[in-house]
Amino acid sequence: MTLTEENYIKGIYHLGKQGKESVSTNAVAKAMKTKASSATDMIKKLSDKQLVNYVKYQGVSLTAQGQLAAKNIIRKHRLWEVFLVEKLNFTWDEVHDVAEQLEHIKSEKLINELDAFLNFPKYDPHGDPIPDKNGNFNSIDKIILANAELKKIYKCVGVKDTSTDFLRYLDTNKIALGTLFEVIHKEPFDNSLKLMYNNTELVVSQHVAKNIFVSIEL
Amino acid sequence: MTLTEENYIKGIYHLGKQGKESVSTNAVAKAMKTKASSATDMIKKLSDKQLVNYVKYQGVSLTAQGQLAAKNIIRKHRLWEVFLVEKLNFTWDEVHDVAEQLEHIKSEKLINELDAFLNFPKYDPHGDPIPDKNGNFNSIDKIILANAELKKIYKCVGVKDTSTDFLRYLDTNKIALGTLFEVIHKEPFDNSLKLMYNNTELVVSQHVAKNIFVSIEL
DNA sequence: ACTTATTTTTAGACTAATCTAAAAATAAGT
DNA sequence: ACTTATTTTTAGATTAGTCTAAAAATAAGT
Ligand SMILES: [Mn+2]
Ligand SMILES: [Mn+2]
Ligand SMILES: [Mn+2]
Ligand SMILES: [Mn+2]
Repeated sequence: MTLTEENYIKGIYHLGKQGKESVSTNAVAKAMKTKASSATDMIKKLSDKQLVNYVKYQGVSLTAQGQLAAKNIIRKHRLWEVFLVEKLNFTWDEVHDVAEQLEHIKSEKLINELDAFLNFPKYDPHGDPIPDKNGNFNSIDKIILANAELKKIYKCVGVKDTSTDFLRYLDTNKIALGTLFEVIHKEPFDNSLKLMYNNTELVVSQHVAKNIFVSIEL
Repeated sequence: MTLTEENYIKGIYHLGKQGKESVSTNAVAKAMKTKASSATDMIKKLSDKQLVNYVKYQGVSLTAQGQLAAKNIIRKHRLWEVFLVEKLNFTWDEVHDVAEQLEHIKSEKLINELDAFLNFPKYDPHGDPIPDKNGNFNSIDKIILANAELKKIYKCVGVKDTSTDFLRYLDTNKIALGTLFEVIHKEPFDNSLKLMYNNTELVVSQHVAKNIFVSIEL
């Protein structure tokens, strides 16, 4: 598999439910930042290699083989992200671009030894689960903070938006994985939330509340 | 710089004395495992980018800029090799192919943090010096074991051939960086050497003796 | 110096991945 | 159902890197 093929497979995986859902050519093109004509060409190529199911004009989905390939790339991406944060003093907003490169390094031994070196982490710095070498991973029940109820305690377990801007916003407000929240007020006017955590109060917009994952309750 | 351009620059560096010496198109082609016509094309491209000095039919050498670029790639290659051996249980014969991939990862922070994480190593697992971020490195005085004198003690400080076959040969004979040798006999017939080290004797061929670097004396 | 051999460059073609523009298929609107 | 809009595919070009075959330059041999 070429680097580009790997990126398409990963893109299709993220677009549908683990790539099982059929996604449109346009959606793929947008995700890969190319044009629809380029996406069509690549989809054909991946279809020839039995990595995707493709019927003209009907969209693509990953085959079992394609799903495994995607999970393998994602496993590498997330393990490298853990490495960068845990061992090389990267912050969670700095890791993604480097992991995009490192995920394409080909060496079974490398990734398995890295996994062991990091003590077989189950989640990456953004709270996303890390597949094991067979593609299996825990998916914990989580909801977006925007849907949390008043007077209950929730734990921050992940972020939806992983942009630098958003992650830095969380940093400056001392919100991290593991932070315990209580929603003390929901403002009907703009759906903003008043949160209580670490003995401080903070009002966050709905936009923010939709991008924080919290555990189902505590 | 593309991955291929980086590999050519590195190749030219290794062929001449740090790339200062002019090397032939054929030599470059052979080192890159391509044809002379492909080498010519790439050399022209590198020349346009001011990375090499090139006059038609007269061979290539690296410019100051090209030398720095080469040393940067070699720095990355060797630091990754140290990482693989020190942290991920790779043996010295397993690291090269993976390092060939890792050396192309682009991130200043990554490589400088890796350097710090490894405690600023000065040599890689094969005894080759690691340039610092400015391209400076220690070159210790060394000779090939084949040129060592009788009755003197030498320390193994490097290997010339880094093939799996040779490195495994050294492993099975318990020869490693730091091993202290005494040459107790030189056989004039085939230039083989009888060595004494670790309280054992071993006869090595001239071929072997030409591929082990030892410190000037001790 | 002149012929032959070798090295190097050029010319033209191929593959992977991309693009623009045009054609074909599907979806939507009345 | 028929027209219009949107999506998707095809056709033809482009760029990076490679190749083979032919031409040009350099090196060697007498
Ligand atoms: Mn990421
Ligand atoms: Mn992540
Ligand atoms: Mn190496
Ligand atoms: Mn090395």
